Amino acid sequence: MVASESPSRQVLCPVAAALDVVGDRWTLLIIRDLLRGKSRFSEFRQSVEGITTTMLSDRLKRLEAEGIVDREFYSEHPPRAEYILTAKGHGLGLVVGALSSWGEEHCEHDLTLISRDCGHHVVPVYQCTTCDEPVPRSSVRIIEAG
Amino acid sequence: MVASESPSRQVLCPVAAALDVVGDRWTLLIIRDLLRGKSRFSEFRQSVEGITTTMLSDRLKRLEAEGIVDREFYSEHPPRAEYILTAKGHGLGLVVGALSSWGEEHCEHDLTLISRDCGHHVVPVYQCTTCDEPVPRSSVRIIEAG
DNA sequence: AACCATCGATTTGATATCTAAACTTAGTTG
DNA sequence: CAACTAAGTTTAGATATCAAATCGATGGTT
Repeated sequence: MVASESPSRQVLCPVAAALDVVGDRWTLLIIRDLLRGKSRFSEFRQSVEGITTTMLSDRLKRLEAEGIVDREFYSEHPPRAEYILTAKGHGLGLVVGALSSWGEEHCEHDLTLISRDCGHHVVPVYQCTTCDEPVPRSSVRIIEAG
Repeated sequence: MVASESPSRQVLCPVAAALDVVGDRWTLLIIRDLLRGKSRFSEFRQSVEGITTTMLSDRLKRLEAEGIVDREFYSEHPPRAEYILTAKGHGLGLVVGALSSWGEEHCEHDLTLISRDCGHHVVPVYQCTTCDEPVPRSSVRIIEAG
């Protein structure tokens, strides 16, 4: 089940809440490709490894319903849409980046993360929003919000 | 299907490679709780929202097979194991953190990320491995590795 | 010794989800 | 006008997941 929790079951953890939306086999691959500038059904069909048209159609609908993409029609007859990431959708860039970084380190691959500015390799790290200092991964805790 | 791609299908993208391992409904929730210090079957059963024993048992096996957790027996008869994150498993902390951060911003929740050092709220950001400077999310690209 | 509880699962039958492949609709190209 | 493309939908069958019961080993209780 994706993005369709029963309203009775409260999800108090933001990780669980996020995974209710993107915690399946396909959603984050579609978002990866949206981040790479793809926008059309046929592009995702080609670039999302092994996805079926049924799944792609379904996931794009869910993403629109969640406010992660906007569907914009560039033709009315026949209906032809392109999918654009919203700000909420762009926020998932770091999730995809963190997966990419882990995949680079621990799996077989062919791609890598770079900065468009300096051209160097980048990695995700934690940063304190108050001190603006980097925080080592081992210091980070998930706690109940006050 | 998790963590069991056919050997014929090459996964060249590290995001896809990572999602082959952790791209399902439960794995990252188990890793979240391993990061919070839980280690036993019965603990995960209580803390992973809505997981069945079947799924938990299966996912722990996969995680061990992938080298993400070590299974250590603290009793031989009956066999009683606890599950400890490997270095590879700890590497998924930033994936969980990025999901948490996104969930905090965009979903209902009750928890938050803080630094154990300064006690402040932290977020994941990109950093250049060469310049040691933060890199804005919008500057980061996935490209073919040279 | 008989009974109950706990832990870490496995088994079973029902249900939900996903897949592959064919089909649809409307416009476009040769 | 036949073939092709884009963006899906439909259908039937395979696969994954679920809830609930069960299991085996041990420890505690009466």
